[in-house]
Formats: sequence, C-alpha cells, structure tokens
Amino acid sequence: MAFKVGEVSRLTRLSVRALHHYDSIGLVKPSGRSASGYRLYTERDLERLQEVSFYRALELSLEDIVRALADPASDRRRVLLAQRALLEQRLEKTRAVLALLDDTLRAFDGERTMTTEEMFGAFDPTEYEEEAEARWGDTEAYRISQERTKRYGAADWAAMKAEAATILDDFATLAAEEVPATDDRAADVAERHRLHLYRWFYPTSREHHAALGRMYVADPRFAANYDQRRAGLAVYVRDAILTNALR
Amino acid sequence: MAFKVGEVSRLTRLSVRALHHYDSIGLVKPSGRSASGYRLYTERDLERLQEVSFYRALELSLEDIVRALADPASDRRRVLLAQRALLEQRLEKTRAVLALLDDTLRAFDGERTMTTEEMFGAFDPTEYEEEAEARWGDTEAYRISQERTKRYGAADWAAMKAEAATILDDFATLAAEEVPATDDRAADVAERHRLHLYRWFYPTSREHHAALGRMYVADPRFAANYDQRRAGLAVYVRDAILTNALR
DNA sequence: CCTTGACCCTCCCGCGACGGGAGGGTGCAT
DNA sequence: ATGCACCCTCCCGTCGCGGGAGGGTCAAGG
Repeated sequence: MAFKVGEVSRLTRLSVRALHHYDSIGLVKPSGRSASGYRLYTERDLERLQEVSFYRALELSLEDIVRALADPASDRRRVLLAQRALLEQRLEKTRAVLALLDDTLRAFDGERTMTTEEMFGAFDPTEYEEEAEARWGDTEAYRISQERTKRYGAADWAAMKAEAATILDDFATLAAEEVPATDDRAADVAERHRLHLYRWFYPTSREHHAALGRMYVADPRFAANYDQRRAGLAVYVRDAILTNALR
Repeated sequence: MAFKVGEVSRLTRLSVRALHHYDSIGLVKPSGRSASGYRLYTERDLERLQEVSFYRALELSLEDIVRALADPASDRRRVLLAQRALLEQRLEKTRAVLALLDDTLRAFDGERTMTTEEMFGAFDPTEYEEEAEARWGDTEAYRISQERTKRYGAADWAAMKAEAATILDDFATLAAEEVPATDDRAADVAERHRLHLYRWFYPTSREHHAALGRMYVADPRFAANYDQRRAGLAVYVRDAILTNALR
C-alpha cells in the first residue's frame, strides 16, 4: 500500500532524484513518511505522478503543471493553449535555423565563402523603425518591444513571420468555412494571435489586444494587408479578437 | 581603432554582459586593456564577434563555436553536421509533442476523459526487449542504450522513428537518383545516420557504425526491412556507411 | 577645482530540472 | 555481527547569460 522511492521509480520510470525534486518543490509530496524518514507514496500519489509524467511529455514546465493540476478543466485548457503557442514558436524557429544551416552547409560544399548578406538574410527588420517610433514611440509597449526585438537574429524574424503566416492562414480558413467570428474556434486562434504578440513583442493584455484589433480595421494599410489575403478578413480578425477578449 | 564594451555592444547587438561572458570563457578576448582595465576591442575582434553571432544564430553551443573557430573548414563541417542532426531531432520531437498536445486539446473540446492508451500511444518500446538483450546483452553499447532509452516517453519514440524515416527516405532518394554510395552526399547521410544512433542510443564510433552496416546486409531481417523500401537499399546503406567511415 | 553623470570594472546570485556524489543512517538476511 | 541494498539530506554542477551590488574612471560643465 505504501511504496518507497525505489519502488515508485521502477513503477513510474521517474528517477529517484526527480521524485526528491518534485517533493522539494511541492509538486508531488508523498502522503507519509516512515519512522526513519523514508518517503512513503500511496496509490493516489502514484496517480498524481502519472499525470505529472503525462504533462511533462507535453514539455510543460513543472510550474505550469502545478497550475494545471491545481484546479480542474478551466485552467488546464489555458495552460495547454499557451504551451501550444510556445511549441509552435519553437517549431518555426527550428525550421528557420535549419534552413539557415543548410544554406551554410551548401556554401561549404560549394567551397564558396559566405557574404554578410548570406549570413544575415535579406530581411531588414529596421525597415519600419522610424514609422513605428513616430506612432507608438512613447508607449510602454513599444519600449518593451524595442528592448526585445533588438536581440532577434535573422532566424528569429523568419520564424516570427512564419508563425504569423500560420495564424493568418487559420483565420482565413475559418472565414472560408463560414465559421462565425464569435465561435470558440475563431476565438482560440485569436488567443494564439495574442500569445504570438505576447511572446515575440510585448506582454499583450486582452484589452490591448482588442485595441489592436480595432486598429487593424481602422488603419487602411493594416486592413489592406488582411483583406488582400481574403475580402473582409480584417473585420473577421477584429471580431474574433473581441470575442476572445470578452469570453 | 580600439572600442570599449558599450561601443562594441551597439555595433554587434550583443549585450555587454555577453561580451564579459565570452571574455571569461576565452571565446573572444579583447586584444587589449586600457590602463584603467577597460576592455579594448580591435576591428579583428569585431570580426570574430560577428562570426560568433552567426554561429549563435545557428544555435551552436559556445563550446562548439570555440571548436568551429579553432581550426578551418575541416572541423567546421563536422560541427555543422552534428548541429544539423541535433536540430532535426528537435524538430521531430517538437512535432510529436505538438501532435500529442493537439490530441489532448481535442479530448478537452470533446469533453471526454483521456484513457491511458491515448496518453501514451500505441507504440510499445519494450516489444523487442528480450531479443535485443539475447543478442547484445553483454555489450557496453547495449548497456548505455538501455540506460538512455528507459527514460524516453511516447513522444521521444515517435520523434526517433520520424527521424529514422527521414534518413531512410534520403538514402532511398539518393539510390533512386543513382548517386553512387561512394559519393559525398551519400556519406553525408550516413554520417547523419551515425549521429542519429549516437544521440538516441549510444556513442557510435565510425568503426562500430561500419560493423552495424555490415550487419544490415548480413542479417536477413534487417536486410528485408531496407530492401522492402527499395531493392538493394541495404547494400547501398552499408556502402555509404563504409564510405563515410573511411573518408 | 569639484561635481555630475555616463561609462567601466569585478564579483556573485539566480534561472530549470534535475544528475551525481559525499557522508551517514536503516532494514533485512546470513 | 556483518554485509549489502536501500534510504536520507545537503550541496555542487549544468548553459548562457541577466541583473545587481559596490566601487573606480573619464570628460564636460559649474
């Protein structure tokens, strides 16, 4: 009925050291201790450890797992969606780095030397610098964004753009399938969009996100960018963002 | 001619702290110091920092960058190939985790609860355990392999299989294009195969790899596995491996 | 000549999720 | 009584810096 660490380790395939760690941070504390101080796990503890293993397989941080297990479904969903955004970002970034790496290897095979342009790619992230500054220069969000983006390399920008394209695609697909912008699925994509901004640029609150949504329609250049992808998409995106902000 | 850390930071977009760090580990040491102890970087130092930035964009570890910069082309290629293997592995793994995550989210949306089988997938990695042990049980390589694989989860196995499939694909494609197994491109894929084994199972030397290559032909079950993908592929793979081992 | 402010220096702690080891106690079989 | 497998609690190390404390340096302005 009560298992010692070694037994638990064999049953769960978690290392004894990991069990110690989970105990010390309060993620999974054994229900009891023997007279001599041995950790004693009950079957309920084992179930919790199984759940932890599962969430670890999704590469959630231990902190997130604590949150996810703390209260039922409601919060769990949010944590998983956030994790999805993180993983998708990593996927795009890895793809971009691999592409850069392959270019480099090709240059080696061809015995040529690399130029600076080859090294850093054609995209010039400072292109819109002046404009953005004039518009948002004195906002806090802009400062944070500047702070972060100045450390991005070519691969980061490529990854960011790829991810943005994916999200735009998903909006366009939903719109094409005539899923209303007030549907949960549209709001889910809007949430991914928010997290995308959150991670790549600055902490974007739902309110701030809603303000951005309005601007996508109000500013003709943003609107044109969306609408050339599909007619009415700017309005669709705005509404999905509003739906997400209010749910 | 001589730049202080702040200037270098602005020129290279590396943080001052990073410059200190590179100095302290000996990656990029400034050519001089001022009387008062200020780091003074020459233009040659700046060039080296550019190279470091570039390799960092490929996500090489600082240690690998030291190696890559230490001696010219010969070693650089090896480092890049190893990095390619690592990134590809991460790509596959991330894809697998994302798939698992999406399954989980779908289960949430459908309001169903997850079964253990859904959680851990259909693949049973212990399927071949007895056989493998009978064959290689007393080898050092097998022990290390056991040590490592017992910590793998469903997503790892899926990622490993996906990566193996990619490599097999590349062999098949080269064979289909009648690229000789002695070609550098075939040997490159063989090297990726070796690194695949190296990372997922145990440190595989080129000699050991060559032995495995011979076995792929000698053992009818291995051979059949390759040849059902494409006739003569087992021999092709073996020869590519031998080419790689000898170059 | 002195102060101010921007810059520079050298430690040193912290992150995340443990791995690994030292130094020492426990529990059961021989 | 001894051996051996198992358990415990610290504590250091990983990787690439971020951030801060505590203190020196340098040119400009009062």
